[in-house]
Amino acid sequence: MNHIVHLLPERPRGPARLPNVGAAVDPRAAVVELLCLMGAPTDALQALPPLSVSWHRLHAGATLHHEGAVAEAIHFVRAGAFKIFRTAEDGYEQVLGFALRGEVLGFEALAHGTHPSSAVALEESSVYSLPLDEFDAIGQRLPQLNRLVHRALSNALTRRGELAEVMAAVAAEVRLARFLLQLSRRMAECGQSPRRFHLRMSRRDIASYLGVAHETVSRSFGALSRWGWLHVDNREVEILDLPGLTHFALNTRRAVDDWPQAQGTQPELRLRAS
Amino acid sequence: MNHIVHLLPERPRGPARLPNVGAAVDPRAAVVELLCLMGAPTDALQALPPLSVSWHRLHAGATLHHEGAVAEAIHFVRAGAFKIFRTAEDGYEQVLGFALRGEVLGFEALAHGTHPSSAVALEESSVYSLPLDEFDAIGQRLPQLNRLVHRALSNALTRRGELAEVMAAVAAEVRLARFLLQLSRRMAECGQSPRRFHLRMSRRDIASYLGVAHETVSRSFGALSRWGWLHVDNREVEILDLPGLTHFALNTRRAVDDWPQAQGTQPELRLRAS
DNA sequence: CGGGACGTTGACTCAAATCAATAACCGTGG
DNA sequence: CCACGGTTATTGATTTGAGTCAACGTCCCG
Repeated sequence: MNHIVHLLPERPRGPARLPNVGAAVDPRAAVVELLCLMGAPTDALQALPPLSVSWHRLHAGATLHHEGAVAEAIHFVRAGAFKIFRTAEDGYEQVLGFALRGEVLGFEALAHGTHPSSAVALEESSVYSLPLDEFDAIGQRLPQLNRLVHRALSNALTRRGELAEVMAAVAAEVRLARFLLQLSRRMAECGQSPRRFHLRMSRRDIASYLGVAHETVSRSFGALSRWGWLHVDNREVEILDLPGLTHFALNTRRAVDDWPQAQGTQPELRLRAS
Repeated sequence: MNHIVHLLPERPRGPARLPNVGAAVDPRAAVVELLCLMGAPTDALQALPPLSVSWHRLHAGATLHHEGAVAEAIHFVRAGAFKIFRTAEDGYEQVLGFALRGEVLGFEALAHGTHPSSAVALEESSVYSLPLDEFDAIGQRLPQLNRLVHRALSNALTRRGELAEVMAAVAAEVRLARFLLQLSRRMAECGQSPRRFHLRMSRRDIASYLGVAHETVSRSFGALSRWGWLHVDNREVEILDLPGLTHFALNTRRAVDDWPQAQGTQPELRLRAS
């Protein structure tokens, strides 16, 4: 019933004012920006590569690529946020991760030629797109850029592993804590505040990512704030005690062994405290 | 008793005579073999690239790279099997995946220069190693090889996502089923039988990968075989009803809604039957 | 032959899934 | 502007599957 949401704001969208797809208005500017985005050293910006970088704008809910679609380009997030997910045969939507500024999208498709996952924008977003053939040619033409791409991919791989890090925890509150810390870290990398940020995804998306029921996400948010680690107002999150939350997030197993001490901060309420 | 069977038919074997680390005995042969391993088209084998490919042998339990170690090379599994895992601060060992023949190892290190995870051999194994500087130079020298590398990486990314596929299921039996199906598929890709295979990893490793207690893995094996989907003897697995198991594995949620029908095959025992 | 890792099985407890109902939120249109 | 439907978020009551503890059988290596 709610899946439909994702289907509605399809591609064509933009009623014609702003171009959703720009064929590199100023090619040089786009290339420079893309290189900066990928963390290129300043000296690499001297020799501007002859790349045909284009960019796309996507409204909240718009799909960058569908699961199963043939791959045509690799994307780099320039602004906004995306969720990456797979839809199982039974309709269950498994969120694999969230992509923020500077991250790669659509790379997985290289292996089989089609996208194994979908990517939709969670808010007004834009991406740089590199056509696949361009991408293949990069290596020979620009060794440095190739290295940058590899770094981005390496990052993508690591980030996919973060999902495991989250799921490894047994307690739902710990899962949520780890997720928030991951977000916090990445927000910091984007130059944003690691303490205070806005969640761009719904509770359902978070729940899917964490591997728990969405009600449990709500309860866990409640628990974490009751614990005193953070403050939540709808999608607005403020981490009050970063070290404390970090320490709490270490508890992989249900163990209550070593964190009664941490709980000293908020002694009254414990796990399932009435 | 039967594990040995699979360990025996190893390549050269030789306990201490053969070097564990060979600096490319016959460089050309090694390069050719590596390219084949990566699925290079035959015509690509004509122009043999000037790569210094070395190979390593590892005994069961030997570590290919430790978590936190500085990265020196990228590896490709030539024979055997590896488990990739991270050790949390609290000592909990989270298995991120298993690498089989033809897969990349150690690539994640590119981003930060150090390995974010460990890799240890689960049996007598060997890998091809590409020093990092060699690897960087690949792009310019061999566009085709570069493409192969990208495909391997794309695969690695997809495979890391399979962990999520497994964890997405709520019922432990379904998780195990999905894991076994993943293995089955990959065995087939390696040219092995998808119906009958030998688990190279311990129940603990499986448990960690599935995100459940190791006792639960035992129980789930019991359940699946009682259901009639497969037959288990220690680490020997035979899938009796592949389509049935596949259908069973679809049940992401605890839902009993639609698979009473499937249960018709083995009506006596159901979830918590008896 | 004995010690230690591995694997299985049972009993008990509890955290999370599930079902259900209510409350805040948002864009839409009257 | 506010009233409306749909979606999203919270909270409660109930049930149960899986974690945990523990004991036992098995296999493997020295």
